[in-house]
Amino acid sequence: MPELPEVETIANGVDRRVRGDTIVSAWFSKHKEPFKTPASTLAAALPAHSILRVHRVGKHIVIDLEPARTPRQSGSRRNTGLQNMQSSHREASTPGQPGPQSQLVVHLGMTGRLLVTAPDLPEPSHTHAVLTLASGRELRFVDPRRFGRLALNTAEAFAGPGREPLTISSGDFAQLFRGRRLAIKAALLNQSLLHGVGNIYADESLFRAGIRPTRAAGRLTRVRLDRLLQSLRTVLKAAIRAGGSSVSDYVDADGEAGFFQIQHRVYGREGQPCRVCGRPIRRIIIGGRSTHFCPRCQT
DNA sequence: AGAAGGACCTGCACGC
DNA sequence: TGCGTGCAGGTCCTTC
Repeated sequence: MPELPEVETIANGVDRRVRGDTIVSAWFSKHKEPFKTPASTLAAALPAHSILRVHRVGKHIVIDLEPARTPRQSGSRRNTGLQNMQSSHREASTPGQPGPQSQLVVHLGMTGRLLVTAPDLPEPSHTHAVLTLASGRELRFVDPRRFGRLALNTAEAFAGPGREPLTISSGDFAQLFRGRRLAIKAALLNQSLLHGVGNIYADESLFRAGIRPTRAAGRLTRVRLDRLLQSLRTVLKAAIRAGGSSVSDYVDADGEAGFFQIQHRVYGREGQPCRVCGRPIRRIIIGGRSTHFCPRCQT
């Protein structure tokens, strides 16, 4: 489940591999487009653009593009039966009118993967987009559950739906929750407040801060909110450090290699003893999501 | 407007 | 063995 640390790790790995490369052609599956921007628009806009850099904003991977100086014409992609059956939009590819800057914004959803591969590597099922690069490699978007999204951004730089947990000030953090009566767990998952935090790190940071996930967000004291922000940062940074070591395997080959997980203290440990006090970890539903906490350590 | 709940979607674990 | 069921959860949409 890609949350902030996973997305950051993936973005960094992709950046190392494709920065400076040029998109030669773009292919999109027509199988019920999982894209915010229509595939035909993407197919027309992306070719003949160079990749300036790849970075993370919230849970989004942002690929900064600029018009290539020496545009190359689209080559044809493989002509396997499968490709033909799926049919493609590449016939419509006319190099897009370059803005001063444009961005391909990728959201991985739950099961999305961005792979940088040699073109002859077998294409995984559920491949929804393939960008062929001038270096000969391919940037592939694979997403079995199709919760992922691709979008073209030509307006101002993509800033994400909310605030960055790693850089927000403690004052602004407290301000986010003022007057809100929903559970702090649900508030942490609200991407328009704070973006990048998902179910796992929400549970883990609440445990480390000693806060019960059902507490109304707007009624937590400033001291407890400060502790929460600190815990959140500690957990996210530890996970980023841990993920960095395996990212090259992850994006390079088949994407099967998982991330080195930080040891969960509550997430997925229902019924098992709390690592601090020994009481069984409880699991409840908040905002439709599994929520794990220690009934003794979190108040 | 804020909050809550369901829909989307597929793979997998589980129970019978 | 094989089938049905439930669960996973990020985001969008509808409803209250």
